[in-house]
Amino acid sequence: MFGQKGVAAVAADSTVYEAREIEERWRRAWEKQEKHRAADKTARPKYYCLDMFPYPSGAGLHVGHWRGYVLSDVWSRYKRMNGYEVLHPMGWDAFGLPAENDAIKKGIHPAVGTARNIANFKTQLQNMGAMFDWSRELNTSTPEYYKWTQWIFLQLFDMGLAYRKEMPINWCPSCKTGLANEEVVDGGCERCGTPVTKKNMNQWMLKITAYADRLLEDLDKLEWPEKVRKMQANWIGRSVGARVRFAVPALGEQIEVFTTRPDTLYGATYMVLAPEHPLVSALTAAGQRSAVEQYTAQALGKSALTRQIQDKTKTGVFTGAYARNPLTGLDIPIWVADYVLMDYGTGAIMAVPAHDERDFEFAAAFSLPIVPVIAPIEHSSGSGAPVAGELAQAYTGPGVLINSGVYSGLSVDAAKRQIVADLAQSGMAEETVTYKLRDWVFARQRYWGEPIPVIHCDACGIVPVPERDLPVLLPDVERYEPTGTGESPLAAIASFVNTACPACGGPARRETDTMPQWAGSCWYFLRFADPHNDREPFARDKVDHWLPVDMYIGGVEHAVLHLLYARFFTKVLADRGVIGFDEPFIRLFNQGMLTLNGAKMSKSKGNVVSPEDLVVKYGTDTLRLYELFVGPPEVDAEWNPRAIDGVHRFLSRTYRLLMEAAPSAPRAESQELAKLRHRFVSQVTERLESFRFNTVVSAFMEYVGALQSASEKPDRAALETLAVCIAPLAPHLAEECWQALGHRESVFDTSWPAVDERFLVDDTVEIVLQINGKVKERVAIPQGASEADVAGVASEHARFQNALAGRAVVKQIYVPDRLFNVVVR
RNA sequence: GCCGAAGUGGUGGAAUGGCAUACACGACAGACUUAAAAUCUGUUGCCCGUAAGGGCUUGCGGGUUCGAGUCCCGCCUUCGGCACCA
Repeated sequence: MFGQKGVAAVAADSTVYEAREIEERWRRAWEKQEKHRAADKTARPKYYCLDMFPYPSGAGLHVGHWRGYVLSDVWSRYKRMNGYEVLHPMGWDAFGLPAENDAIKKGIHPAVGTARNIANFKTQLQNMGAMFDWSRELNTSTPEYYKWTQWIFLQLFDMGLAYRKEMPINWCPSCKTGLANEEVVDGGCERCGTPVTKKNMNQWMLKITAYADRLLEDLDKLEWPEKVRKMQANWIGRSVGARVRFAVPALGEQIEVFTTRPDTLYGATYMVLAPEHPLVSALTAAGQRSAVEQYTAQALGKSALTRQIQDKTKTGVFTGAYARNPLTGLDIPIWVADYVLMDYGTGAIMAVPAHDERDFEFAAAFSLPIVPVIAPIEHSSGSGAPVAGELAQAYTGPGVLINSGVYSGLSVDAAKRQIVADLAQSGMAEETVTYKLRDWVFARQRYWGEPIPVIHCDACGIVPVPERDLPVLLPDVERYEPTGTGESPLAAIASFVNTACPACGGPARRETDTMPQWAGSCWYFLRFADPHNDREPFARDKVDHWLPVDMYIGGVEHAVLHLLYARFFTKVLADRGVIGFDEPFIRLFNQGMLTLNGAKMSKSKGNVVSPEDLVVKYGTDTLRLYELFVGPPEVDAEWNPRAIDGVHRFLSRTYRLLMEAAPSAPRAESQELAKLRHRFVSQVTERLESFRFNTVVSAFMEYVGALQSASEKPDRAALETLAVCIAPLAPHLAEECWQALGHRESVFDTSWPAVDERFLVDDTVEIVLQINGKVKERVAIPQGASEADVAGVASEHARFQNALAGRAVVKQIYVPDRLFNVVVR
């Protein structure tokens, strides 16, 4: 059935482990058998194990990339052997800037370069021997796929979640092109190093902030690493506080601020507006105008990097205007300073230098008054309350209000509520929630991406492309270089741009911006459920059957961006009623990086280890096993070029043991080997379940060692169990040995061995005799012996007794089958 | 600055509060070999001692416990994330 003759011939010939020959033969057999196709309809429960699909770069895969794919494959095969129908697909995140930049550099069309890279990646992944279901392969840059990416955009547009806004974007003046945030490295352009400036442009935005609360709350539903959930929570940055309005009586204006500390309102001694704040110009007094204009011009000229990261020295200028503190009724000066950011809160703050570190620094620099209004608890009673001159730094801790009129004496928490409630009476404040999360800039002025499917009509405005007209094809053109005007290269293609308005039929222009690289990866996991559907993005029953993803494996570098965007799309589609779940990934596992010489492997650093040479030298199974053995899967690990020899030696030993013993293995299983076997299965299962793959490999090494040094020849059960258990890790070797053991069906159609608990207990156990917690003696006693029995045994051991001589016994601790500890004085 | 993770032999690492250093790499010694490679066997935490044996040891300092690599408190170092978010 699986090429029996070939197997038999090889098995009879030799017990030398010829990995390459075995692996190629089984890979072909499995391929022919379509062994890795996931069936949509089956009696088995489904299990969806997904890798973060790769961006097919020109550099190819190195051993670091293998790590995650090996983990997911081991896990998929293990789940299959536990009775699940496993969906383990693979595809290509094929739109994106590297392909486009490469194309510009080399003059090769991005579609051509991408196709070549995909072919290379696919060969590499197939070499790995992973059970990917290639019949579901997808590519985000094909019209068959991006038609539905565009369809999803139309749903977002229809739901009011996609909108246009004037936004400053990153701009490289040398390359004359807009850049994605991820292409700005240390304030400079990734390609040429030129400092990035801002350019104001009309942008497509997605209203991800509308989902901020749900994205935050639903993190609790997920079995994700704590670290990633925290990173997402911090990124969303929910902050509960109040909006408070300060009147500017001289101008009849109001300034609204956001604060999380309304309790400190009595300590607000000045206000600050961001340089971009719309009221700056109106508020500025004549005498201050030139100073303010000079300052704002200078602040706006700074890049975000210099303004927010590199230089935190406080600068600012007085506007000459005053606002009235709504509680104290006192007028306080209004300043402009770039430490206040326009795009958070309201772009204006009330400054409480006594209780905010940034305000303190600013007040100190410009000699503004610092009035303490919170006293730490220990100072609240008596006369020890701090006075202004004593403060060396801002106090941000808990405490009790002072210098705050009727509110003095209240706790911070009580005052927050009370002050907002009182101001709300006169409409001067209300409670509110603010997020750090911003709406998502969803447009790129680039060629190699999904065209945004809308049409601009002078008469009708923005009109979505009708669904029947999808996909809006990316035109196949000779020139895809940036135009230099800040427009997409598509804008220069008249045949693409000029079209008819779907609403009125009049002349209209297509949107020429494309979607960012993240767009395709926001929903590819859904498409795998029904990858060839040409009538809809996926059939409802299929997507609801396979999804959500049970196990998602990939690098931690996507902790926020991709994983947040994908969760957002999933919730939108759930709200739209096209899927029946609102979280895409139940369980997430982040594999650690592989380093060489302490650095992340990368082609530019020249420290990549290529899997090809290793596969040729040792075989795929050896490399797979070494990727697991290198260390705990979630921890970064240094590649040790020599350590792989040990793993290869182990597999050769295993192969030889199985092949030599197979023909004459006894049927009957001895007590000794049965114990060894059940203990081994129990250990391997437990370690697999808890993702401790490095220790899984150790368990195999110990078992094989024990079988080799056992007093009897290994029986059939011992050999079969070994072959079955190692199958998820070293699938080719396992299948070969399984056939040699006389089986006609695949090892992956057998089930994972069960453990009989009775074999896990020993008749005699070794326990330690301790004095004051120090081990003095080890003795063998019958399992389950009583404390009295053990004390009796202990009394017969001279060394133990000598150590006890002349000392008073305080107490004895007995842990059955483990230890006996005598505490003496 | 804030948040998080991690510090165990020469190296990668193992250890539900109960025998620290499993498993492997490397090193050393031996077997096989004309020799080498491969393979196999043995030794290998540190200190004192010829030995028997003894002492010490999980970044540092305290604590809880009969007993701590593991739990608690305070530090140090390294790495990662966020970073003027009011």
